[in-house]
Amino acid sequence: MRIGELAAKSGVSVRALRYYEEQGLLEATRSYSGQRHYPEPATDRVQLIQMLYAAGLSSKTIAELLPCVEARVNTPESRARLAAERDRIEAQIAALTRTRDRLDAVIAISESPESGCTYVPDRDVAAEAGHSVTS
Amino acid sequence: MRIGELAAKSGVSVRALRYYEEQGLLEATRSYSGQRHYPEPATDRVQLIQMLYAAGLSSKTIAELLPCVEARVNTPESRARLAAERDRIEAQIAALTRTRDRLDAVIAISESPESGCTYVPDRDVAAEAGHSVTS
DNA sequence: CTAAAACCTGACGTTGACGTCAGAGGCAAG
DNA sequence: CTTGCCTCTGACGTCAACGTCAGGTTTTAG
Repeated sequence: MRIGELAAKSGVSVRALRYYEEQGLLEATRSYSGQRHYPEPATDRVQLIQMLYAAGLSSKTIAELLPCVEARVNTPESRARLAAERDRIEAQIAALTRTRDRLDAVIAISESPESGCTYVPDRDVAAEAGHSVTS
Repeated sequence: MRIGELAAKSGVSVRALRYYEEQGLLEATRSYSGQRHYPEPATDRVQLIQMLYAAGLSSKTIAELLPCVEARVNTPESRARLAAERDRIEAQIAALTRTRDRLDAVIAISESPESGCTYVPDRDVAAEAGHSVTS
């Protein structure tokens, strides 16, 4: 599989795949002319990389974790690294949950203005926002 | 309260506070000589701003949401905006939860080398990733 | 009164994960 | 053979949320 196909399959850009290689996250065999070739499982690997990026990990951290996840490297250090990142993610989940709850509370108040809404906007505000932004 | 004190109380830098003002997230009265002065509640507001930044919202989005949260602006558009961001955060929580579970699975395997340390198919991990997502 | 500390306004620097463009080569089809 | 798409390697551009420095004013402590 060449880079364009992998990009299409895994849903990332060609540029991103080259970047991953540059960061040591993804390897490819090269044809004689220098073109990259990937095996099928590369699709999964790229999606895992995206998953970790989405969790806020840096390239460097991902590069350290990938061997533990894919190649099953198992040392005290790798286990500590995994646990540390797990905890970081858990803390992030907790923070996001608090933020979500806060927004939920605001939404609840918005939807039942009778119960404790201290300030109701006048017509001008609502009238001025005539066009929809529904996305 | 001047900017230095607010920075100390809310745990962000002076530069960040000026940046928030520039982005329309935080207002301050000015003394004759031009120095910023903040009321006490500004501390809470700054922490709310930080909370939303941590949830991955941009300055622009925060600027749109803050009136809804603090001033209780309540229009169909503001409610939709709030709900949309709430959903975004919820989706992010779900993604992070999946990532955490994946790491947990890897950690579990690492810690019990007896049960197939050298190679465990991804199937096990994938099958286990279908847990609840705190909705 | 003076010196230090805090504050002001620009304005350039930083970082990470790419986007984008330039110029050159590679590959199956007509 | 040539057309057209894919790929290659640099290398500069981007964007956001600040960091940091410069040069000048204001406030505070002694």
